[in-house]
Amino acid sequence: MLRMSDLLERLRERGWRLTAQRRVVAEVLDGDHVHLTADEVHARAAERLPEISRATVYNTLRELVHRGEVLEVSTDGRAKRYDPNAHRPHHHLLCARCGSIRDVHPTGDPLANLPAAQSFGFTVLEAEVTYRGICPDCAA
Amino acid sequence: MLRMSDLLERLRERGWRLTAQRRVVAEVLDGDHVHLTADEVHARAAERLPEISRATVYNTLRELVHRGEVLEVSTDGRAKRYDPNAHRPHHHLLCARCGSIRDVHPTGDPLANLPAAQSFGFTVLEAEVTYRGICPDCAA
DNA sequence: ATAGATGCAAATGTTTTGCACAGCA
DNA sequence: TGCTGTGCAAAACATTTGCATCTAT
Repeated sequence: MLRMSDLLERLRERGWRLTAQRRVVAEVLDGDHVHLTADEVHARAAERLPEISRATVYNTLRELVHRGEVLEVSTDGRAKRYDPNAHRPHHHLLCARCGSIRDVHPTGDPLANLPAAQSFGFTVLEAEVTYRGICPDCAA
Repeated sequence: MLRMSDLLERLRERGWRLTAQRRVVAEVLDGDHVHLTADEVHARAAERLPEISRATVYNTLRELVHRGEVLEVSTDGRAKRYDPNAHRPHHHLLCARCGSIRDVHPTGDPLANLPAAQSFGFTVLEAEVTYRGICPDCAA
């Protein structure tokens, strides 16, 4: 059963101009626990569409992030990773050794832990928790 | 009353080779709510010691981070910022517009919110919360 | 037809590195 | 004096941008 990814379907509905390049980027990003760097996205996209350029991948990722369809995950100095699981809120578990990432769903709302008195006049919009540790592969 | 910064004092005790360059880097980083980029550290250090090189600043910062004396704070794509307040645990409030940072001390232990069942085999070492919002300056 | 996406290559910004020299312990 | 830090410049990455060309709508 051929099914267009949820991502593509949603984008098409919102009048996103669909091109071959954008299609493969969206396809490459489909799935759970997918956290690729821009360069990895480009490499995988190029397997199916050899002429796709890095610039287009970067542009497309930037736009997907802007539209709230993909999450940009900072990884302590390493290249950013892109997470298609943007529709359900979650946090990240980052391997301090190899940089690999897993999605996690902690209990409780971290925002609730910041007393207003500590906001320094900021309008606080969101809280993101990064758990750091050593992944099973690196521990072995 | 002339007082050597706590940072310098601690480093000297641990046999850190003290040079003019390292001294100004440590001095520039002294204080609360200090979150400078490597380049800002270099600029301020160069005011007092014009011949200091960027490489030395980067090397020094890297070593301070390694020794646990300075915290490296990721800032969503912008240049990393360095936080001398590493001896007391805290989290960060980041302005999504201008990238400025404040230290905050939320209530509760975020680590406690990650059930073991969600650790994916990781040995989880720490949890860091990044609050994102708009700072008073940017809101004005 | 046309607004907008693409590819290429060059520019940008950040951080690291190689190597000869200099300076702290 | 000897190890180690420093400066310089170049390299290494990650990402963005300008511009001519192409294409989905």
